[in-house]
Amino acid sequence: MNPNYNETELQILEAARKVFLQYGFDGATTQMIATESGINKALLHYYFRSKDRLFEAVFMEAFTRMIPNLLKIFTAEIDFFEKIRAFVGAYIDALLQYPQIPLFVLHELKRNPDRIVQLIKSSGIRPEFILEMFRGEVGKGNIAPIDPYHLLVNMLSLCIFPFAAKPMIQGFIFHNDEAAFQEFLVSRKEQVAEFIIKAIKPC
Amino acid sequence: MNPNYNETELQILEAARKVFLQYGFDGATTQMIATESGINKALLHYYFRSKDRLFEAVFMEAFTRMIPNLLKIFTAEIDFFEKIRAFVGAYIDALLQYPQIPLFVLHELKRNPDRIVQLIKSSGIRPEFILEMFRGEVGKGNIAPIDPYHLLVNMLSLCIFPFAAKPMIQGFIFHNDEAAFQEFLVSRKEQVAEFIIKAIKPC
DNA sequence: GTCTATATTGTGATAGAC
DNA sequence: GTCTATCACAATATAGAC
Repeated sequence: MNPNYNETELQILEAARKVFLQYGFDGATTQMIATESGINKALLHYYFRSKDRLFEAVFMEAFTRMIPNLLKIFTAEIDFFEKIRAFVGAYIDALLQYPQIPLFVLHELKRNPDRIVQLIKSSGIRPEFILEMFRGEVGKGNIAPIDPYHLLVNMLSLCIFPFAAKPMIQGFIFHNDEAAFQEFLVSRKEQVAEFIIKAIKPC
Repeated sequence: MNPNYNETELQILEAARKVFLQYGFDGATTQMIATESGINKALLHYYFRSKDRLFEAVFMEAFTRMIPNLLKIFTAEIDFFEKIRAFVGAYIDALLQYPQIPLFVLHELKRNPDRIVQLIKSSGIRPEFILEMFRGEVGKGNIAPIDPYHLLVNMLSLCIFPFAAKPMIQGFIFHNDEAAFQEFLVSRKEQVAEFIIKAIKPC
């Protein structure tokens, strides 16, 4: 991500990503990361000083990927329902690349809620913009009356939840058939978009 | 829960619930639980032998609450859309009582996926029944054609996700206004039900 | 920069007095 | 049953040789 990292640092970071995303901060050890990256603990501390700092690097990267690119899509000059389709497709595609991120980010945010204040400042995310746009569409009569807060959260829920609940859904509904679950996630790109559109289309 | 526990054991269990739900298995220590329950570590081991066993008791209880009572509601002799309303209302109400449970259960299931096999056997949950019923409704023309798997997961997503994503939603959308977020969750009982119904109603 | 060895602290668990 | 004291081990982190 940051091009200022050298070869070894990138190696450590990749291992840290793998281990932290799998086990979380509390479940991961510096030994695991050292082993995974083929070096030893001392070197890890030489480059990143502490487990905390290494974690911070991994978390920030994950958090960035977790935040959907709402603005870019919803400012485009296309039909509102096309915006929904574009957003849902792009976001689920993004999550398919890093399926562990949602549960990881949510768990770590809960473990350290103070972080959220810092993140809001630095992220520059403006949910207000999206909410205002939803209100505008309702006003124009393009969509049925709906509370914009719920619409936003519904969109996010339908996209993100299946990734966070993978162990449960895959186990109980797909009998641990990994491939079936994977295909299910892909098919959600279309299914979720149409579900939302039908729910808000004037009728 | 289990009436076979005596006074002290219940005291320890309540503390364990609090600490494990807050910090997860890896983030919690037996010392925290001992302090929280006003006794000491030794006594904790006297009653529960190990951290693992104590955790298991807490997890199983949480998992039970996490599983929605789908069957009871969906076998009732009422209109299909009323079933949706009844289920969403009851499930969100249940989660409002234990808002920490979703993220806790999902995280711990990921940490120990082997558990899922055991849980499926002992739970007696039959998602197949619900799926079959959804198919039946589609066949009868009561609802628009929709993949029953997606409908089931959509229902669960819309109910559960806001609880799991509390730190994020409360922080970014409600500017850390706890009361506003709480009210939002309550209003979802109605909002989510109507959202789903509109999405599947023939039009 | 990279290693081995070690310091230091914290954790789960037990022994043993009362 | 309940406590204090302690063991054995694992964790983060650093010192110091090369």
